[in-house]
Amino acid sequence: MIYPRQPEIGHRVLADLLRGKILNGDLAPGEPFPSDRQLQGEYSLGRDTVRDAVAILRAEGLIVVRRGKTSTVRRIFDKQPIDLTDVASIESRMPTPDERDDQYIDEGVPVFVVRRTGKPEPELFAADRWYIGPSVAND
Amino acid sequence: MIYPRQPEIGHRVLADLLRGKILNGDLAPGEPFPSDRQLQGEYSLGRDTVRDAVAILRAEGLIVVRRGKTSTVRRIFDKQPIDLTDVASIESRMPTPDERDDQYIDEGVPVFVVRRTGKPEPELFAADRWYIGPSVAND
DNA sequence: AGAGATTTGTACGTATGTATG
DNA sequence: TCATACATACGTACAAATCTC
Repeated sequence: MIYPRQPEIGHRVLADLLRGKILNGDLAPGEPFPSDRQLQGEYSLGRDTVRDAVAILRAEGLIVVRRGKTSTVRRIFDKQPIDLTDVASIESRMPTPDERDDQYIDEGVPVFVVRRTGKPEPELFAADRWYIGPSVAND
Repeated sequence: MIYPRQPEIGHRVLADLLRGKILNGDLAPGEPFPSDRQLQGEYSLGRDTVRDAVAILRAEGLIVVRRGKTSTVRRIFDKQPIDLTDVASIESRMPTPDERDDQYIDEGVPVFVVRRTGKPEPELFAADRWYIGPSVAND
């Protein structure tokens, strides 16, 4: 067999396993996340399998990856309440790469799109640092 | 050189190109999205390049992909306003795979996490079908 | 029903580039 | 300078779901 498989542990299974470690605190926020090479060795997996698994966690916003640097488990920030004065509507979606660059938004982090009466342009708020709270309309 | 590159059209560039076609309506919501093979042939790219580009658009929620089926540009739904009675806070994040399965949420779609006074369990709302309406501040 | 083509999914390998430490 | 780590990109093979004839 040219390409032996290990069906017991595909990239989704590996992602589940690593997500579990993050969610149960085994891998805590801010801590280093295993490198591709480590994961390949530890689980006897190929490059794609590890990279696909890591890509899942990135898209979920669970880890932060930067070229040349050790990846880390995403930190959890204290969220600030969005000022709700004159709010007309709020949607949420994934930002475009340009928006992420402009506002330094990490992978896997959605944005609130806030529209206010009288203002044509919506404002964007990265959802890992902002929330919609009760503090609301008065100030 | 064994593996010639085409830096002019890497997977990010291809993603930008295809995103542009979606956002300007050249590829309209509900319409078929080109297959991997088509993209490989049309732009003379390898599998990884095309797949990585497509993965970017999936994570952004711009296309809907299902095994064995032709991919499509994501449809845009009429969004319903979330009932804001007794709302304590609303956050947004990417759902876990389990949450996506449970509630039939597509890839690349964030969820609103709505907490209400007196209810310990938050409710989830897929952000492609729900929004936060104007009744926010008072009620 | 069935056969074959199409399309996406999974998974292996290799080579090289770029950023960091 | 060198090692490490992630990024990009080529290739191959086979599996699984879907669609067409």
